[in-house]
Amino acid sequence: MKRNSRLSLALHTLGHMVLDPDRVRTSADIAAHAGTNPVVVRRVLGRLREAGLLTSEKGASGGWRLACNPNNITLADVYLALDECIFVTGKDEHAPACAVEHALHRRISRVMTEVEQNLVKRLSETTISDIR
Amino acid sequence: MKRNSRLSLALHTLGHMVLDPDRVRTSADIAAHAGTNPVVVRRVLGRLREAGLLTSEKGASGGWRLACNPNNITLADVYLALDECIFVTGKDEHAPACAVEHALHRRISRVMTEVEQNLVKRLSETTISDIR
DNA sequence: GATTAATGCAACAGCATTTGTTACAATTTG
DNA sequence: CAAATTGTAACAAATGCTGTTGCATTAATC
Repeated sequence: MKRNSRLSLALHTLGHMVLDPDRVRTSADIAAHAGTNPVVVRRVLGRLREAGLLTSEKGASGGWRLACNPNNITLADVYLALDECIFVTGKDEHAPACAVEHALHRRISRVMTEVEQNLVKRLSETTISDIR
Repeated sequence: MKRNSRLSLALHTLGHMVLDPDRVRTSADIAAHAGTNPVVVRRVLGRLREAGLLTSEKGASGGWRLACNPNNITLADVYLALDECIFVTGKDEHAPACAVEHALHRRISRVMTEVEQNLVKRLSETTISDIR
């Protein structure tokens, strides 16, 4: 796999859950279907649980389930739950002393913010029930 | 530095060139100002030369110069010259056998393509002369 | 209660990508 | 010829993501 496989894994799993909502799935089942490792599945789906999109149950006959109506879960919810930063965050900014650098940063930040908002808006127009 | 520093380095350098277009700059000068290595500068600016935005001259008193009117160089030109793929390209697609995966890929690809186009459109609204 | 099956989590290995560095050939000026 | 500069290849270092192992915890079942 490569970058952004978290979003793919998350949406792929949710897509299947929509088709058969009553079935409880173990990390091992999901991992086998997605061609990855159960721990990776727990890592990714754990984010979705924190965001209230999934629930998990420990112990025998435990596993993963949708936490709410799939019509209320949009692709944007999943994207935001994963905290993906497709764009440069600029977390390592060192207070640019150079005026050009400063002006540049303002311009680019504004564009990136707008484009990110556009992305989220587009993603929010599709629910996971629409994936079929 | 970190990821996407190529775009920053490129725009930062172009921004300074606009302010003093007659000055020829060596990779060493540029690298010292940007806090990086001359070879890195050549790597990045080389892309801009291939795209026709800069020229370089070898030998003593050689260096880098703008290749055209800065009013004609937009941020989108620079972004595209660097071949940055902010979005998932999906080059490693393995012909998804799973129907859910397939439907998902179509949806996401469409959104990503639209958002990428939006990004380029926004970037094309600013020239490097506007950075000040 | 013991066993079994599952999540949660930490730690680390492996791999890919990006950046930084060194070295050297080729080119241009003086 | 000497000095300065780009071009490029090769490699080291750092970073981030994925995969893996191990183990504690929890819940169902016998």
